[in-house]
Amino acid sequence: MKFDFRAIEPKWQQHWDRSGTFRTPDEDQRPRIYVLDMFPYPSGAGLHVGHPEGYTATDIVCRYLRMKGFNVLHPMGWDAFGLPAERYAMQTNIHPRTTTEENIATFRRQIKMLGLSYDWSREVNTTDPAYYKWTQWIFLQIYNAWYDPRKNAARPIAELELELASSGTAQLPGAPTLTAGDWAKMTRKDRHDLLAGFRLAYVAEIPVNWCQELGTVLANEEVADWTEKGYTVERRPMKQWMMRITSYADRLLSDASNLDWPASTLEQQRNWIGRSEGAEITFPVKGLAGSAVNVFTTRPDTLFGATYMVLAPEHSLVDSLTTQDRRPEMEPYCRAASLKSEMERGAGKEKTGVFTGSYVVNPATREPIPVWVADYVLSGYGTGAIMAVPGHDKRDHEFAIAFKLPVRKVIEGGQGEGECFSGEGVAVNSMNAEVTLDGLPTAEAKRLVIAWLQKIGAGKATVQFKLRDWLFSRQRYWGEPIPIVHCEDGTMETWDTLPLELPVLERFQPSGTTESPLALATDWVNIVEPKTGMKGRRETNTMPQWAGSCWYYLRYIDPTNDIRFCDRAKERQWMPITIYIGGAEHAVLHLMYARFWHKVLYDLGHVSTHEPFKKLRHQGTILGEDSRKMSKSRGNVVNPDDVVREYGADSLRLFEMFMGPLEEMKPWSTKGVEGVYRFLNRVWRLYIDDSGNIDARLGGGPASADLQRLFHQTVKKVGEDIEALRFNTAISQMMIFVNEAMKAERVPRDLAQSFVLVLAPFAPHLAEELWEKLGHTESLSFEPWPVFDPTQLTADDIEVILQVNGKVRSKTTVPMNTTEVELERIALADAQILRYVDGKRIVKKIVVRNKLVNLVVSKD
RNA sequence: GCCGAAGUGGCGGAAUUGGCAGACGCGCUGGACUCAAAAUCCAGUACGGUUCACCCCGUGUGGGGGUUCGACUCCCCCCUUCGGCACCA
Repeated sequence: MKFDFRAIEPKWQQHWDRSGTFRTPDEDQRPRIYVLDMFPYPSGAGLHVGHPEGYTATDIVCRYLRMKGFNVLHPMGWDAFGLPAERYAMQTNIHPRTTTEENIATFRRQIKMLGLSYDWSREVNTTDPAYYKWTQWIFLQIYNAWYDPRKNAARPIAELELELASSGTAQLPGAPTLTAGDWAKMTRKDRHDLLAGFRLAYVAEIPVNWCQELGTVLANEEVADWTEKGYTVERRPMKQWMMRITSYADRLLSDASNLDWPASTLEQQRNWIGRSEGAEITFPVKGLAGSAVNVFTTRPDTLFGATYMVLAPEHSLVDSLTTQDRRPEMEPYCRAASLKSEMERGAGKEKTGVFTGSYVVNPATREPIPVWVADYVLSGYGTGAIMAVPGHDKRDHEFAIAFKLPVRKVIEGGQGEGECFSGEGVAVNSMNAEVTLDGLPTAEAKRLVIAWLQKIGAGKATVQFKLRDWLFSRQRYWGEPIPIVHCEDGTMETWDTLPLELPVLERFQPSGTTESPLALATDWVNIVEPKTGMKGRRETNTMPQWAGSCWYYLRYIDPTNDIRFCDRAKERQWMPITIYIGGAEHAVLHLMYARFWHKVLYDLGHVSTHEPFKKLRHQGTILGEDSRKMSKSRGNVVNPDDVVREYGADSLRLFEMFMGPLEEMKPWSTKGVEGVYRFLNRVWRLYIDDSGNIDARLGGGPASADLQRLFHQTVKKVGEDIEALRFNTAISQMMIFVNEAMKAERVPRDLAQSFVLVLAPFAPHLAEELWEKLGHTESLSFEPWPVFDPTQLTADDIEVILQVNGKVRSKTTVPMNTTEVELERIALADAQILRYVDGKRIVKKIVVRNKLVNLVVSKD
């Protein structure tokens, strides 16, 4: 008789639902654990088999930890803003809210069908105004904050205003000079503009990545995702909201070293932040007193080899340094470069550029060097200008060859030195009247030249980051409105009555301009700003999809609070997240943005931890049966609904965990699902006989010593494997146990019962059903996890291998802890061993207790 | 090009500290049950050799070298695959 999963699974899902089995109490004495899944974007396609992989893994951990006596927080929700629903609305005119609600209903049904132990009373939805009220509130916290480099933390902007009123910028490193008197005299507009330069959320006119097909701008991090799908992205200057994530570059980098995250993910974040140490060096413009160009270099030790300079086409000095005769060539070059995306600029292998006609003076050699403009220099990095050292930089070398510029060798490299050596070495040809680097290794030469530059006021050591500020606005309808009003005097005011809800639109076509469709809701857009009484226009850009997922893990802690985004005491009790599981595709985007918001909230005193996600793991991609990526066009997509209908949720769960290590990429196998389905049926038949009663073998009498021992080994291994997320080997161990138990004449009832508990985290429906059949009336969810007896893990007798010259020649069974002397005696008496030892000289004897004897004999 | 991860039977994969390579599952082969099939159960299954009946022997964890009584495991060199970054000065 087979187990009737079609009846059993819905029965227990309803039971858990109705009894609130997995409701997480906030007031509770048990130790707390917070286990989080990355919440899904509820797409129209429904659940994918990749989703249950991570969700089952966390579910097993949660069910296990509940049985180990923990109070487990395990919630689920919906990251439901996003472009697909809006694009669908453009085609059909069906409101994105309608499609979103439908998709959520499908996802919820599919997830519930898997028997996952979520506390559904904590479900969140980023598109719910009661949720995005707090996303907007956090936006305003960020807007109303600035980064104080002295404290290395964000502070309320009001504190900056107080400081400016009392002492100006006297104590503010890096700020423009301003006295308290100046501040007092400033107009509302001037103060507003000055503060904007400090705020962590600000509007800037910068070249952004505009996608005409999508009708929106994209963050640098997002561009690759869309261009891969065939969309084109162009560079255009536009006014956009930015978040000053660069202020946190150092902390995002250094705090990462304490995270228990996959090495590749940490590496990607480090690369994205891209910290490099170097120097900023000032080159005076020849014949133009008081004018100078700053460059950033990581190799100040090669300064004597800088034979020309290159400015990015967008550099502010291009115009003034270009001589009259060079203009006809320069202007079209810069215009063309500004339209290209960074990707396109990189695509052209040939170096291009235009000479400005001007020269700057190399502070080390005192020689004038020509200033060029070339698009291989990026405006957004460093100072947007470089000193070119063609002898020791590949790119500069290519450029120098193309334009016949002089190359000078200033580093003596080791072996393999070509015409352009970019490694470290010893400085040569690097001396002037005041300083000499000759003979110094790179690290020392750097230190010395920086010290010298500092002394003469021509440079200083600096640190640069690749990380750029986060482009935060999107020209979309289906996103959180940014709660800002633009007043008629050109200032901005925050809109504090939250939530600021999206207006109802009749049509969802793009506005036709570069504004979002919200611009068409004129009644909503044009208002009187209440604090100033001025005419105002609402911000029509909305937030990017990442906004809602930056803090959802905090909302689960206190999902219905309408006074605060999350109660302080509850936050302290539950954070940080013990383990977070989700896709590796979020390595830089979501995981970097969430860390950033979390740190701002920490600085402003709203949360208690530096980092939200202590431990992170990714589930590996599940490939199609043909070992290729699943896709509709390949026709190899597996639908979880079909698998559950055919084999049940327990089989799907078990198979996804049995396929291989959680983090690896692995192919689907229908035969493999059948395999675990067979296993579950074996379990059923172990307990239940053909007439549906408890099998007679569960009656009285003790288990054999072997089965007893195997049981204790199984409890130990399964528990350890769950804690280490090695679900595949845990399942393998349970299979071994069931195989043996099926052969046994007697399986004592208490042992059989305990095994049900061991199986329960993996196949909870089957386990609950068996538990009930065994006479229990309560769910097994909070039964204590079985305890193994360490003394029962090993047999009294143990097999020891006997080797000659490291090769296994025989085996023997001896009592545990047989002495080395005795083992050696047994080995030398073994008939097989004697065949190899006979007539030869034993050179060495290695005896390891409970393991082996190895006799090393001479050749002859 | 740079960085990261990984290479084990026909397939997915297993192997605490260096100590029986291939657990467990899939597939395959043979058998039992059956009129037959499905389901289930039993036996076998790394490759090669041998007087394939029993034993036994050799080879084998991407390739080459090294350390060691002993290496999938540690060290050096190389190759391949996957992922990320890619004019970041």
